[in-house]
Amino acid sequence: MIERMPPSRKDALKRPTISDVARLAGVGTMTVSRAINGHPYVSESVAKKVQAAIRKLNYTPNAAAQILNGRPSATIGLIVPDLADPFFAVLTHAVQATARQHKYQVWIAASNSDAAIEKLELEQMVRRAVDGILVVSSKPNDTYFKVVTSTGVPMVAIDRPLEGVATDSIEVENYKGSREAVEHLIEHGRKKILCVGYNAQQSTIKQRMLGYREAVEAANLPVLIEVALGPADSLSLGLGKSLLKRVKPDAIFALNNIATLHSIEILNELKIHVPTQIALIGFDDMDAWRVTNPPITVVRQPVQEMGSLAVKILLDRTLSVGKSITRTILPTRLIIRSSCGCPPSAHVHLHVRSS
Amino acid sequence: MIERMPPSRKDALKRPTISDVARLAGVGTMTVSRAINGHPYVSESVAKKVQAAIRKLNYTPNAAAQILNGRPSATIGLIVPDLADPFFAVLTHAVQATARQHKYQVWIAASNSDAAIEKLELEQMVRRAVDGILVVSSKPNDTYFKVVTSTGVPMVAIDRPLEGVATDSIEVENYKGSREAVEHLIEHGRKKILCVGYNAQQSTIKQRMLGYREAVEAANLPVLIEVALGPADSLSLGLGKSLLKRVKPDAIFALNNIATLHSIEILNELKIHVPTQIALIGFDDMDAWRVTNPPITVVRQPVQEMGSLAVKILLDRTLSVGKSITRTILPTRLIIRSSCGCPPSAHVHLHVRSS
DNA sequence: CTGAAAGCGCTTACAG
DNA sequence: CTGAAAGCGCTTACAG
Repeated sequence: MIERMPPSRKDALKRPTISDVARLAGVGTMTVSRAINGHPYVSESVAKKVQAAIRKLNYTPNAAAQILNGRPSATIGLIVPDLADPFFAVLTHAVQATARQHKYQVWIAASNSDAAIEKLELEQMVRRAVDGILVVSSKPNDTYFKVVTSTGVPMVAIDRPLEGVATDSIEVENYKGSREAVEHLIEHGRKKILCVGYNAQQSTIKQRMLGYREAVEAANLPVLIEVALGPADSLSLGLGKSLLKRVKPDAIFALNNIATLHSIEILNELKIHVPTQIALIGFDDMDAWRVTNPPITVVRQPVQEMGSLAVKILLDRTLSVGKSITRTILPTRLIIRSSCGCPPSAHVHLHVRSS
Repeated sequence: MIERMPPSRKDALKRPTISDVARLAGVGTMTVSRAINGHPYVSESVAKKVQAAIRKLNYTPNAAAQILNGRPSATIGLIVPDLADPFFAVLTHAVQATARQHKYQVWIAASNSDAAIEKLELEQMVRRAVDGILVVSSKPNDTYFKVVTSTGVPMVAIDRPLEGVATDSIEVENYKGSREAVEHLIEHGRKKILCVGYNAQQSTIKQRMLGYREAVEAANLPVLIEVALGPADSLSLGLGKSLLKRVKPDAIFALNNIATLHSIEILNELKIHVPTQIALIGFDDMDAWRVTNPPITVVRQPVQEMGSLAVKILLDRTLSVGKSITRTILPTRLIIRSSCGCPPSAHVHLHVRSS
């Protein structure tokens, strides 16, 4: 027995369309459309027949067709440099949670800190008609952002403001947070504080470096900076050398999680004790910093709040294009654990989240 | 001066269409379409005019319209339970990297281990016409997967096979990896090995528990399991009690990263020394386990390979629907550090990735 | 090599 | 309350 395909079909499997539903329910496609979209003016009996047909066919509207008709997609895009960094992972989580409360989906994309990929993701999101884009940009001065704004898709810049385009942005007090951290080390009597990190050209890192520099200079201490221009991986060895041979610091200020991780790694390897021989404070917090020995004192960013606020600002913008651009700067918080030299006991608590 | 809007337009801003390009280039829309898609039979002079118009207008094709015409979207979906878990973060990274090599985009979504969200994400992806879906399912027996397969969108199950639908899957030797880990603890002379974790109902966790159980039973040691049914958060305290009051174990086998984290937290708080008083091995690796004191011995999954292979299998499936279903089971590896009782010195290396 | 016609699946006015 | 017509932006045959 030979199976015969309808000639116009290319695939055996196909999603049911609104016409299929209409036919099965014995009504016109318009009625189905109205029933789906909760339009009034549909008699109850008809609505029920339509619902039954929809369920029977497992019908879901074709998003492409809806979008082509100008309907919002109820989707926002989120572009982050690196999902493996806990900061962005938590940010993403918060964005998603907040978006869901507003019945929006989030299309997440990672750029790997690569401007070309970032541009591609942006382009895809525009082509796919997301209603707005949240972006932690790896290249805030990319001209492509202008193209995006010209299409009318609203953007909100998180962590790093965009240059050359007027968009809402959410930042953190990178300068102040760093300055406080370094001052804390100074209060502990540290005299040779080394600042280490990566991606020196990035705006947040620049601000953190500045915070370090001004704190140290204000105390008449030497400025000791070892920050790689590019992304992580290569500093480890260089840092090891700096520590031992050149600088012999009595404290380290690490500019982000990876820098903190690498610092601890080297210190362990060289059997340098923290905090007695070298104190350590890192920018950015993560779970594991609670369980290292000693636990790491950090500058914590209000990640959840950043993500959640970003969504709200973006959705607001979606509704009212005309409103003036906002710039939000959130405070950081110094979380004292014991790598800075503070006594450990006071800070060991068992936190059980109750949500 | 009153600005007049073209009456048919709803928004001031709008993306240029293929007609705009055609008009500007002085050709028909078909010619533009052909030029864009690299079709032959377009005279070079015309092609150039079209390209110029495209660039001038910053034209990009409307994805919705293309999809409606049945063109593949060059996008695959990826659904994971939780992006904040390093395992999934790295998996996601690998998926993306491999997809990019094949010119595919990845639409990432997190389900928060919530079946309802997972279903919603699946539905969205189908509605949005992704070419295939990679899923780490939080509810592998969800009937909705049948709906997805009925639409013809191929799926590949990662980490946890789907029940009731025939899809390719990639798993890991959870049983064997766990059994080896526990046997390693036994070789160290440990007699009271406690197995802790969360999500007891999940297939991978079940297999890991089984590996633990059979290793312990084979050695005539007591079976000591403290595994919560639901997700993390609540066990910490319970575990603390178990340790001290009830069980007094001399080793812990933690079933995943969170369980390992919580274990260390409790042990630190109770000032129980690892590995002398209690040895510890965790399932799943992450960067921070290298820098804790002591560094944590773990069962490592080949995360990169899982992600990369999953993409290849999925894209393969995209091309040839008929091929028979594959099931791939990848080996784990016991990474010896020192929390298990092994001497530390031999394993301290400085790894500098050269990529 | 190039274009007018028809249609992808839906929805927005427009008529009943 | 309901449906036939026209169109969203593109592409697949069909004619030149």
